[in-house]
Parts: sequence; C-alpha cells; structure tokens
Amino acid sequence: MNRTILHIDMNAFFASVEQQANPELRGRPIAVTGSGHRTVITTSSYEARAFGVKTGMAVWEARRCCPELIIVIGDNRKYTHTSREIMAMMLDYTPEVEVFSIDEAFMDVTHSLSIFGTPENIAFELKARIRNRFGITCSIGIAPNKLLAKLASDMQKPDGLTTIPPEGIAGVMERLPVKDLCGIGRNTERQLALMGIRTCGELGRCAEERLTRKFGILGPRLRRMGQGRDDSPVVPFGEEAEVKSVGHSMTLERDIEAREDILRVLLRLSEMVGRRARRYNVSGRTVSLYIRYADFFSSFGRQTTLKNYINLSDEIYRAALGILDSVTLEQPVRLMGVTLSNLNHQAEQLPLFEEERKRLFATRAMDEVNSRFGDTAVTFGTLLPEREQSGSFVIAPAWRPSGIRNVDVK
DNA sequence: TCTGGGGTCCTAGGACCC
DNA sequence: TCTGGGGTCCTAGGACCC
Repeated sequence: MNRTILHIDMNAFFASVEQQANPELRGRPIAVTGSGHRTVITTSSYEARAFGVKTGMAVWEARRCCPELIIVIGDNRKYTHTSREIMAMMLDYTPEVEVFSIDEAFMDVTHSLSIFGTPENIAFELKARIRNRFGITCSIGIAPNKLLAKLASDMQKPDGLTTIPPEGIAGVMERLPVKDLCGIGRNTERQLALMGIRTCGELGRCAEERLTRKFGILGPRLRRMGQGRDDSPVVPFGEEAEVKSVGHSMTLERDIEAREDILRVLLRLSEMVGRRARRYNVSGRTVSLYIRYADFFSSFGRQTTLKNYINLSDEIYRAALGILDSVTLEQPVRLMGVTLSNLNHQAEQLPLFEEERKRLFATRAMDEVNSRFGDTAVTFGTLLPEREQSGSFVIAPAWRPSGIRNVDVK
C-alpha cells in the first residue's frame, strides 16, 4: 500500500525564533552561537547565509564573511518551547508524528487523507498556522516514504512545499547526486565515486553483490536508497527505542594540562551525566572517557565495563578516573567527554541501608535544585571556583527536547 | 585566529567458554 | 595433549545524522 509521508523542516529555526522575539533582528544577518571564544555558528539567518555564513564556522570566520553579522547567544528554552508547540500542532492531523530533531519531524498522514483531503492541504494549513502563531516558515516535503519526503523538503528553501509522487520517483533519482540522500555522507560519497557511482540512478542500477562486497550489510540498503525505496516506519512519540547512552562532553575555554584542572572537568562531566541518567531513571554498566588533544586532530576514547549498574555521580567519576589513570596523556587537553552506556531502564529500588538511602536523597535534592536553577547552581565544592573556565553548552540544532514525550495530546 | 555537542549503528579483533 | 568452530562479551574506532 502506498503511504503518504510529510517531512517538516523549520527554516533557520533558532535564528528565526530570535528574529521573531526581537524585531530589531528581523531582515538582518544574525547567527546563533554558544558563549565562549571556542564556540561555532549553530544557525544563521538567510540574510547571513547570503554572505557565506555557514553552520559550524568559527565566529571569527563568520565575521570575516559578514562584518555586520549580529551574534546572538542561543537560548535553549526558547527553542524547546517553540518546537514543542509546533510538534503538538502536527498531532492535530495524525497521531503518527516522529520527532527527528528539534526542528524536523515526519508525519504519516496516510490515514488522515479521508478527513483532510490532500497532503498538500495539510501542508498548507500547517505552514499557515506555524507562520501565524510563531512568525516563522518551514519547508515541507511530501512523498511515499521518509527518505524521499526528507529529500523533497530540502528542494525548496525557505518556505517551500515539494511533492514527489510515486510516478515521479525515477525521474528525480536519475541525476540526483548520491550525497543528497540522508544517510550518505562525505565518506560514502567518496567510496562510491571510486566505484564510478555518482548519481542515485547509477547507485540503484549497481549490482547488489558489488555494493555488498564494498559496504557489507549496508550494500543492499544503499541500492534501495538509490532507487528511492525506503520502508522505515514513522515512529510516533513515546514509541521510540529506549535511549542507549547518556553522555556529555565539552571543549574547554583553554587547553588544560594540570591534573587538578582535568579532575575538575571530569567531576563536572560525571555530575552532568549522573544527573541526566537519574532524571531518565536509567543506570549503566559501561563508562567511557573521551579526550581530544590540543592539536584538535588527535583524540582517543577508552571505556570500562563494571559488574554493577550505576548512576550516582561519584560512581561515574570514580570509573572515569580509573580510565584516566590507566592512560598517559600526550598533550594538553582540548575536549573531554564522559558517557554512560549499557543502560538498564528498570525503575530503581530504594536501597536497604540507611547510609545509602541518605546519599540517594541528597542526590535527589541536588538534582532538583539544578534542574530548576540551571546547570551548576549546586554541585560539588571543587567545581565552584572554576565554573567559568569550561566552555558553554551550545545546544545543537539536532538537539531533542527531553520533555517532548510529555506533549499534551488532545 | 582556528574548527560544538549529543546521539546511533557498524566493524574488527581479542578473551573466554563450550 | 591437539584441533576447529560457534557464541558471547568486551573494547576501540569510524561513519553518519542534526
């Protein structure tokens, strides 16, 4: 049976939200960043893009492209709030809404057409509602599957609406560069080019065996992608696979070398990971430490698997410290990351012993204060004097609002 | 004057057990 | 005391996404 899938992609989402919140920014080249001097451009307005400002650029680099560029430090809460309301609007048309990122979603409207008519009707109405309510635009792609809907939403920006009907697939794919497909990155593009494959048409006609030899189990999927085929379902709110890892990393404001500086960052990261794990009600057996050196290009990760599941900050810290002490650092450190994986999602039980129970309650109280007043309102004593030394946490455009599952469904 | 942060999936190789 | 093979668990690293 033919499905009808919509992909909604908010245009320059963070920048648009900022321009809407502050009329002085409208029509001007702006870029949303984190704070700190090692931050990069997260999103830029179309006015800034005209000057060549791109996501991922260092701020100084962006300024060189566009001297009048206005830098706005991002505000996660604003974007999460707007995102959540927009996603809730989508639920008026179908329960099958998949949050792909903070500014992208898929909708399976196959079973909604008897009520709303054509998918274009739904798209026009949704675009109008988002524009009226938030003053921002989006691009929507309509197609028989997610791969093509995403491709279609990319074809017209900003404020676009593109349909790829079943009978139009072959024509679209024939000359499309393989890189335009979601799932084919720079590396796969290069490997395919070495095989003489540059367009989706060529990819779709390539012998499956040849692709499998080169790409393993990815081979058959690549071929299907080249043909514009994709059976993956739209996975609605609350039915997503359980989270598999919880991690934080940060680029430091300056490279550090002294052990006490490194331990301070390690403790802070462990605390952040532990707090989030506890909020999700998960614990994990594997702790990973990731370090990027001052030269930016060299880095490594090490992991250790414990006998027991943990989620207390100091347990995570101890495990990470054990890893750190098992390696010899070769350069000053630019970035550190701590991740908890091998997760267990079962509800926690109250510990048997008074001492442990006290520790758990103290941890909970700290989590509570932190979640209300920000990242490091209360934390372990060693962190406080150096709070300003670590980098800021830039929200990524792909950041999934954690509370999205709690969207009220009418 | 450089280049963020949070994830998932896959591969390859080693240890260990049957 | 040798041989091969399968399965599971673990680690390290890379590709890809937003």
